[in-house]
Amino acid sequence: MSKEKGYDFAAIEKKWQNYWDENKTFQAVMDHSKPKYYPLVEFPYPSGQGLHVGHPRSYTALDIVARKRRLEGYNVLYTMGWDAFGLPTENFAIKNHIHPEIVTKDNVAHFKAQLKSLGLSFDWDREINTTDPSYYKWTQWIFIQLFKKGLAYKAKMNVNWCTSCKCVLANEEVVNGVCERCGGEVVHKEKSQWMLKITEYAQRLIDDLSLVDYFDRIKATQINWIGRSTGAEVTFQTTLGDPLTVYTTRPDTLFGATYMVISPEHPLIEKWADSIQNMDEVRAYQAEAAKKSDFERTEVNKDKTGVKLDGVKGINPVNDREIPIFISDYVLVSYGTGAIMAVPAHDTRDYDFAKVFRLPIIEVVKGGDIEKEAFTDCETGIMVNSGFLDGLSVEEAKVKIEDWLEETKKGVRKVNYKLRDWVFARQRYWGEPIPIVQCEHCGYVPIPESELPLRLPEVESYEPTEDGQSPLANIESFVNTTCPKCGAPAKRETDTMPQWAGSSWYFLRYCDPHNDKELASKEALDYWMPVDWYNGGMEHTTLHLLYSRFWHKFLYDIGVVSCPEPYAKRTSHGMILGEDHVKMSKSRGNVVNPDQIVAEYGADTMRLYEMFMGDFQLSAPWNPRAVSGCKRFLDKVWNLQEKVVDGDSYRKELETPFHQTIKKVTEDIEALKFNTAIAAMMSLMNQIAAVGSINRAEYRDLLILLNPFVPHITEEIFERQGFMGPITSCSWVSYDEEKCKENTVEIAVQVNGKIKAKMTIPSDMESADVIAAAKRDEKVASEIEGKTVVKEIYVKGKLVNLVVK
RNA sequence: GCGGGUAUGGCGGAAUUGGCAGACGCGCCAGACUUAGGAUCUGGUGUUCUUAACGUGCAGGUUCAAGUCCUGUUACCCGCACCA
Repeated sequence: MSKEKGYDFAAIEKKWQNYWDENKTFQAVMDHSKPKYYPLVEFPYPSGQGLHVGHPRSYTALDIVARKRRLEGYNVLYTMGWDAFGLPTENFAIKNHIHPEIVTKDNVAHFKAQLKSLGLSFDWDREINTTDPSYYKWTQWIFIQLFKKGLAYKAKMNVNWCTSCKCVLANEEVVNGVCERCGGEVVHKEKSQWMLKITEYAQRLIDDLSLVDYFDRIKATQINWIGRSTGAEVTFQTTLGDPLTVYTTRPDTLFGATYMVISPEHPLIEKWADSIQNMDEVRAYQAEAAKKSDFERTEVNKDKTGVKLDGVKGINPVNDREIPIFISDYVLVSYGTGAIMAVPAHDTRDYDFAKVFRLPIIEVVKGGDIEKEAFTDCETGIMVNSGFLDGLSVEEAKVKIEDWLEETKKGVRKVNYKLRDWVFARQRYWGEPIPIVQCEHCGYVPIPESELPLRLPEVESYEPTEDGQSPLANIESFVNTTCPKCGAPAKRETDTMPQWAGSSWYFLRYCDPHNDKELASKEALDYWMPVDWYNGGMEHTTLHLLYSRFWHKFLYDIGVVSCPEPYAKRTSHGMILGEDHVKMSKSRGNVVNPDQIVAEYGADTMRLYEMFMGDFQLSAPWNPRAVSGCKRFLDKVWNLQEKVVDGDSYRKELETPFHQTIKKVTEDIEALKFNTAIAAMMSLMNQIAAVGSINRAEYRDLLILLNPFVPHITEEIFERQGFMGPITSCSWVSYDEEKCKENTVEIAVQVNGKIKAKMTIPSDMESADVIAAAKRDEKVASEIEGKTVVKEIYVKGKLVNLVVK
């Protein structure tokens, strides 16, 4: 039931949405006579809940950009699709005994209807769906190329295992020690997994950020995640004869190493098992560490624990001193060499450990108070107790010791990254099958490309198995095959790819979505790529955004694409919060349904409000009452139809406001400042209302200016007024810089920085004249009377300040 | 602990290079038109002891002039977190 009056938005919006569909208004066709523009928004996961009000914030923003660009004469590619593989669909399918394909189809239909109701200018002929075999054929194809280049490999390793999804997770998917998706407990498990060697691209993923225009915070987050550090690998001999290599960023403190620590999973422990006298204690500690969840293991301020290995010692290469070796879970097996030299005087963790185990603490950098705490400063300290390093600064010492290590072959300079290789397999049904066969004779063999796509088989049950295998493992007709190389009986890989696979290259498919010969034609890729402007959520910065940059770089290396980076520009929108200023969630009951807003106020109001509610980059709470303010504005625009007078140019009193507003809107859209662009148009509307009428030229331009924001109402009025339309085939309005200037300005007059008067002057008045006029002002004159003016300042068009004594 | 962000009226938020703090919208107050108003229109609306003073988380500083620059500090939000 609508309580709002005003124009009939429901009929108008339906009418124009049909018009755009029937006329394929937004169809993107390659046209070398026009400059191309490729704005991109993250395609959604079509969940059962339907569209969230957060989705349209991003979609509308780039829709505004896309519509403006078209009016400016660009050939625009703006598209939508579905990132439809994933666990929620699978879980829903299991629970309700419906095939995931059908669940996906229903969800997509619902999402699509919701998006269409918003009047977004997508080219729906290019719609893609990652679960479509004609799409995942190419996801599999890329995997095979990665395999051929040695970037996809299978390895037995310690992985994150979600106990609830019964599935492995990538490092990026473990959040606060629990599963990002379901919140289930994550434990470590030794498993043989397909991995992608993203680490091989770590340096380029950092370096090439200089080629792109991303928000600084996005770059910073990615650099931080990749986590580059420089230092040295140093090899310690041990009393059992096996060398033990450690990684350190502080080789300068080598003389201060008083013990060593290796991770509980370190392979040397097994090798040394017979020589270690307290092996029972060691095994007990290992078992304890393995049992701990990620959450427990990374708990902050946890007391240091460990076990000393009896029967083996390390030998410090710099002074041949024998030092004890411990195992402790504060050393991670997956970073560096899984072993460290401990310098308690200059590392807070080693310091804590040394205190617990009463180990010697030797100061080698002077400047702190190691009785109280570790001294970790690298800027000010001077080397002491360090033989040939004594007296040097930390920086000098680093260079000297690294040279020494390399000369004596006791160590090498080394760069390390926190980034890990990408665990690229999931033990679930609803994902892309990995197109690999395991043959007893030939090992892992990719299936021939002519057999792609390797389709998901029909199964009875999608339930993951208790033993950690994919449901596909139970389908004998799928598993049993022959080796593509030697023809012998062989078995298919039964794990599927993670959710992030399909989204790692989808922007390429949009360029040529129906191609069945290649993932996209070279011509289409060369024409449309790179994406000119990509907007999406901050939460994807270390997931999708990093993964897709990696895939794109790989495709660049093998000659599929011609640009080294996929996205020229990346921005992020803030979250839309509930009315109570916290994240919308079902349990809080603060979720706003976009359908309801569209039904009650119309898509144009919905679009306008989401763009007006605040700074696009920051989170903003939903205010149901403020929505009606946007509707009121549109009603005023509509009602202007009764106040139209003749006229083929701006009337004098509206000329400057029009030019100023056009300039502001034109610039603000580019700067993501939709809120102030809308404020400027509301302001212009108020000035028109004050005049009491609008002439045809003014109305026409106002409608074009508003069109990218509110496309339906503006097209309707345009048509009713008999302007040459539709607006989608018009040109963007232009402004004249000269005409943005006011003839007269009001300036403030200050005395000693305090405002005493205001005066209106011609904007081109000379400085001396302005100051003279200011002094003549009655109020000002009385303020300065009997005092000396020591300084006179005139800021053109702003203010006069007289400094008096 | 590390990295990033935010702080301005009753509310959402504006404010190039430092230059009239509070644009625009919501809400609120008053009036008009009305049988009616949760519609529409008009005017008003930072605070106070209103010839003026005080006001952008807090404390200092620089400057003729600071929301904006500098130093220190607090609170909240987001990401990472025993990465040697």
